[in-house]
Amino acid sequence: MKNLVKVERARLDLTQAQLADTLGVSRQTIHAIEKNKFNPSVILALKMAKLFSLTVEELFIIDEE
Amino acid sequence: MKNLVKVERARLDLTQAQLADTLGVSRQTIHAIEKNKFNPSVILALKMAKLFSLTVEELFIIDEE
DNA sequence: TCATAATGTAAAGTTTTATTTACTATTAGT
DNA sequence: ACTAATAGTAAATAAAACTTTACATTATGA
Repeated sequence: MKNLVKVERARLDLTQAQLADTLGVSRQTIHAIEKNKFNPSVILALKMAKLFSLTVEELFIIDEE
Repeated sequence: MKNLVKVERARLDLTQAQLADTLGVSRQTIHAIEKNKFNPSVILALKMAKLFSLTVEELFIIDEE
């Protein structure tokens, strides 16, 4: 799975810390998601997608399987 | 948060066990999600939404905040 | 170049998702 | 009423998300 968090965050001109704050998670969580270290919860994914004005499907892309 | 898993599963006429199988998780996981015992991963949410021909946003609804 | 903000990384610890097993309750068919 | 399939529940465990702290690296700007 890949995601567009880093580019969307850049689009909004937010630092990892600012995004983390906005979403109520730690900066490390943002970093880990951007680096595909893990698979976030739906709630977090929904909040992120909403913030970026995208659907969850657009923001998080499952590659094959 | 609430979700439409139970009704969508009924629409496809699947048992919890069949759905679990299809998604590669345990029956208890399906049960827990239907009962809002927890907040699944995006990957699982994406797979479910795809199976039900819905978006993640349609299948999992965050109430308030 | 010096200072500072932002990002990368890593380890230890907590919390929550997910599995496994197992047993009970409910429903449907014969 | 009996049987079998399905669903509810619960507890113990494993695995993964997420937090906290801390420090190293890279970029930015005065």
